[in-house]
Amino acid sequence: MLPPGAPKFRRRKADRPAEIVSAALEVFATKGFAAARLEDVAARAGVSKGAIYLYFATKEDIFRAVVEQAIAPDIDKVLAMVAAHPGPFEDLLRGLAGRFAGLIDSSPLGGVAKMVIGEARNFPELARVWHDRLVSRAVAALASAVAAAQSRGEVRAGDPRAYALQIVAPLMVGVIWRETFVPIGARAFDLERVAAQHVETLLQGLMTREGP
Amino acid sequence: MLPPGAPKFRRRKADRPAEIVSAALEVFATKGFAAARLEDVAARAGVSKGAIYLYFATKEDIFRAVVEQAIAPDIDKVLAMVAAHPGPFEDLLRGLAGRFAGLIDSSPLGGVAKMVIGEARNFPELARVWHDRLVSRAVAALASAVAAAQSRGEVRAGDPRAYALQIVAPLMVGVIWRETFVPIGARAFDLERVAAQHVETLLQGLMTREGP
Amino acid sequence: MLPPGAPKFRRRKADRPAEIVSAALEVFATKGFAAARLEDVAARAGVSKGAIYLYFATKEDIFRAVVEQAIAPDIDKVLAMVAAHPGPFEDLLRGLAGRFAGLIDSSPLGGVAKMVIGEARNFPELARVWHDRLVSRAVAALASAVAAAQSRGEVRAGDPRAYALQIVAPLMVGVIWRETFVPIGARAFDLERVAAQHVETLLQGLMTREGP
Amino acid sequence: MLPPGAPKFRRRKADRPAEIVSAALEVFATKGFAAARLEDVAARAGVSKGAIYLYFATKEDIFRAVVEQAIAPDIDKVLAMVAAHPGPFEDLLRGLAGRFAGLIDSSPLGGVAKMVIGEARNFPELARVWHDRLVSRAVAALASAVAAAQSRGEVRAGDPRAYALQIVAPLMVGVIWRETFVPIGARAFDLERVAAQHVETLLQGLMTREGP
DNA sequence: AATGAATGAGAGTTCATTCAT
DNA sequence: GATGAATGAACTCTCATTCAT
Repeated sequence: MLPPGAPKFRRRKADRPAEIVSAALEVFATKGFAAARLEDVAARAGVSKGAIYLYFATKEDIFRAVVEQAIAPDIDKVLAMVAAHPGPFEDLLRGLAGRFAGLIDSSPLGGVAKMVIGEARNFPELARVWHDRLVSRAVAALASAVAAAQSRGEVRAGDPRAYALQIVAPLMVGVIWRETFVPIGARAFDLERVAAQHVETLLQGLMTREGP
Repeated sequence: MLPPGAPKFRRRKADRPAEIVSAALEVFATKGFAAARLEDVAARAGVSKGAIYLYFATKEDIFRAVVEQAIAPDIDKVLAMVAAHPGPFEDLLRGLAGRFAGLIDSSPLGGVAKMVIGEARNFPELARVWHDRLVSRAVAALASAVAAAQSRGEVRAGDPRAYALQIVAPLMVGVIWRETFVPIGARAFDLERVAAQHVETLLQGLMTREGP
Repeated sequence: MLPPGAPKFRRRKADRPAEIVSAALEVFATKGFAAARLEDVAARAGVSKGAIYLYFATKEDIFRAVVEQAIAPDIDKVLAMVAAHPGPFEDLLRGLAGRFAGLIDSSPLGGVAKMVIGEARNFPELARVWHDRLVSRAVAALASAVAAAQSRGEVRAGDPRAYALQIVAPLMVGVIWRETFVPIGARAFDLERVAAQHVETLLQGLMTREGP
Repeated sequence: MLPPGAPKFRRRKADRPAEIVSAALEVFATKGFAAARLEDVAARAGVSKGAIYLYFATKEDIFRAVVEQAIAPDIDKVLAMVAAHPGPFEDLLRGLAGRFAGLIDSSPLGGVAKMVIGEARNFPELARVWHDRLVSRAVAALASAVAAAQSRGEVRAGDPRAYALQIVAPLMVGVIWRETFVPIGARAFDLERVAAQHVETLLQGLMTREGP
């Protein structure tokens, strides 16, 4: 089966789990959890089907690892981003706009998010991990930044959590759009420009000051 | 006219396909496409598994019908909503806010959207249908309303399509949140209040006029 | 795959479980539980692998059914046999000898017993069923018949349960011998003659009265 | 002579095969052949999975070795036991009774017997080894002792081989009982008492001399 | 000699789809 | 038209066996 002389074993135990998780991320993000075949994951990771089971007990286990791995690096980034702008709320918004789009492009967040949305009912635990460790923290951090800004008189009255939703939603939808509709030929959104325009809207409103 | 002894409430054949599609909607929205079992769809529709194949050629076919059925009534509603407010843009926004949240609760849009997002890569055709017939129309209608308002001097300069995204995103994310995280115990958003607050933000900006 | 015109479905739902259990009995008795392949069971039952799962949830479930089916008819026979000889103990022994060998030939007890012995540790529940419903009842019935005979002065003092073991053991071992060693060419025991000779031994002892 | 720092109790290579066979015996006796995992055998033997294949070509090979090893010491014991009592048959029986129960407890015969019974059809060769080297010799030795006793007028007429079966059966069944039913909570037989009582039965018959 | 990561054939199980009734 | 028993391909997971190290 193998070309003669090809190394059959690579003996890199320490690397394997990460390689498998990476491969799984790609396959899961493309096909969704249920439709993903472990054979494809194995092939993409350059290992045999059986090798997967040296590191993960079940397919669900791999899913868990994928979610964890996709989340971990981003938790800190998100929280750091908010913490980095204690000053005027405007600074925070501009900072977010500056970084968020880039962050979203460089991380697998989009694909994993799509996965979590699609499989939430079948694997509630994953939705829970995603929520507890990433999404709810991000919302809470933003909401409390909003509340602080409100108490400083910078932001109008209103539900801080809802404001948080309003702040992040366009980029969220932009990512989902990219994952869902761009592959079938829909016109993409330029997320960086959306982010910039969104910040201005938040700061100044949609409307002209003078009115028509 | 019915023979005596005939069951009083015998279902009419003509209803079968719609009943099957309704049942499929529930099952698909709950489990996702791949994990949904036609046996469950049949049971929920009160027909036999075999009967499904009298009306639909494949599972994918049912999926198509579900998407079509979920879309059809909403296309008109959305377009009509936009068309109903040719006047000041503020009226359109308030009109949207007033109706959108209710619309979202009363229609299966949320569940189907989750489904489409989750299965987009496996069934690009569905993403295409969803995009071409609903989402892109809605975005286009909103964007052109924005453009018109811009030309009337009501709305600030900027990409109208991006504005459309900003306008609808919080409710989209709210729905996804409801479908994804509320079932695992996350705190829900009150979509009506989010909608109302969002309109005010769009109209006045997030910030106080006076500054801190 | 099928010859043209061959009936694909036989539509005999009521018969299927019994057919599958019969087929499973043969395969399990031959190969043991773990080495038996459901594909073979299916083939022998004349159904597809999938059809098995219309009637049984797991392979273990089939095993359970096999044990139950093999036991059920014999429970009554054994108990009736003992109950049929309330009179002199000698009558009971001769009655047993007369019937037991025949019974053993006509029932799948041998094969199932071998199976239960081989899989007892892996499926303790089966050993329990086999013990509770068949073996322990048989032993108990015999032991109490022995005790009754002792109280009537017919049988010498001693542990009635051990006597029960002594009474049935040669035929048990004979059956195991048949299942284990005869297939590899070992000389068989004529169980009827063993039974007859065993009764005489029990009644008169092994030794001549006079001594050497 | 050992270099300083060398482990004091390093196992000698020569012991490896025997250690593996011992470990395999335990695992096979517990799980049966098919369900036994070589990984467990390796772990119990304190070697790596790969090391097993330095000494045995296949799993079946280990099974063979287990049977051989379990048989070897017992062949002699059994034959010696019979040979040790050329005199009155009664002496032989009492001798057997005295030793057999102890022998059975101290040797792995029980577990291996269960194994052989369970896997006889899948590995006829093992049944053959077991039969040819142990069981049939034991039966033959006993049968010829019986025949000799008959020719001396000590034992009643009858098939000597069947007498041999009668003599050993209760203890055989007792061992199987212990291996099969005691683990699931069944009441055990005291094999020593069974043996003693059995000898008396053989010598005197089951019945009182006088009759009821 | 010894290891243990890796393999891959094979098993149990599921379920969309078919079709005799 | 309607049924639901039956199919069989496909999937996850297991484990005896191999072989680079």
